[in-house]
Amino acid sequence: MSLKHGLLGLLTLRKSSGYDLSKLFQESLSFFWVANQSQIYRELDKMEDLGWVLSSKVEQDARPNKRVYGITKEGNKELIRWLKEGNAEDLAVVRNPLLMKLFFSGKVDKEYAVNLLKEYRKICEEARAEIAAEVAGIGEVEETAAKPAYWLYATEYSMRQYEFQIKWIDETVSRLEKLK
Amino acid sequence: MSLKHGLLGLLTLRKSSGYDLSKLFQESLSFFWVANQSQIYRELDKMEDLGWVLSSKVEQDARPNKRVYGITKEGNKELIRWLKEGNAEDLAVVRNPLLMKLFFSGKVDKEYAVNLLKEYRKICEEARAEIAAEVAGIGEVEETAAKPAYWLYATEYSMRQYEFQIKWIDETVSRLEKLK
DNA sequence: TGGGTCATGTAACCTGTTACATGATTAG
DNA sequence: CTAATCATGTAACAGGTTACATGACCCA
Repeated sequence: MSLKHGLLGLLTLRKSSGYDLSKLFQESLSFFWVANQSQIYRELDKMEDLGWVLSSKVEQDARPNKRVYGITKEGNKELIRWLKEGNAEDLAVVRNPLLMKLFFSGKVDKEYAVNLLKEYRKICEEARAEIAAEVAGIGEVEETAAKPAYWLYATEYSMRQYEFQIKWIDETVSRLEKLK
Repeated sequence: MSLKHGLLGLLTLRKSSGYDLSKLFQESLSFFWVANQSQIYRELDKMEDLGWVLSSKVEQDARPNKRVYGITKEGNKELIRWLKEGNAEDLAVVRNPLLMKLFFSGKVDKEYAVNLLKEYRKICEEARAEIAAEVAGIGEVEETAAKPAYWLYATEYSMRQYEFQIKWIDETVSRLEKLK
């Protein structure tokens, strides 16, 4: 249920086309949500049916015509409702393909598991560095009761997640490599 | 792509019905993969079309008849192929609904975010305790080059994930509560 | 001048969720 | 005795992925 609400959230900032939203997603939310471009179009369609957004066609000559979406009063209400709703269990659903593969790795030589972990480690490293750079680029962030820095808390989460994963990989790999 | 392969993995242990597999999933893999019962039936169907499993009808009188699945040679080959394939990027796709909600929480009073985090914390606590109990129940695990204890590495991951989340929640909540 | 990328989307497919059905057995 | 749970699934819908289409513009 989060993609629609993510789109609503972005649309509170400004009116946007599906294409814009796809970019915005990638720029601002991608370290905790990967949004598929074509899915965004479909979701916007449904959201219009629900009355959460309204679109208008904009003719362009150098580029394909586009459809620009704006959030409605209903959409705002729905966003607030979702934010206020307490549904922690739903949010806690896990699905970790890395662990799934690792779990069954007893069927193949351990080098395959080691390689996979090392590859994964690289990705974590890169992601961690990227987030760190982004945070550094922002500098000091002010936090007040009226405007907590939620963005910062989310990045803090991601940073630590990558760090714990890297540590776990290092330990697991060396554990595997020591085995005789 | 992991559900099918998880099912293949379980089917290397013993022949099972869809129902059995659903239980097995919940008992052994649920802390890193939530599998939906009805989805399992559909996947088994497709896996039979692919030639990865073979089913036979078993008539029962006290209970509904069932269909028991066994893994084929093709299925085994596919499982091995999947285990050997290096696809770390695919495994790294993130989607975190908790962070999505937190990110937009500036639209509502901060108490809602605090509540959500506290609820979520409870769930982490419970899950952590459950895994700890399970690990303790197993006792010493032997690890050899021929049989690394992958199960243990996966639980170790989950334990640490819950721990880091709990720590992050505590810090974030107190940060939020201090704001004036 | 030919191959990438920008800017816009559509169509088809695959994966996950929710709701329902049925008859037996167990718990309170 | 009645409600829950076991043991088996099916059907419909919602959400996510992959592949493709089109015309302009930009780089080598």
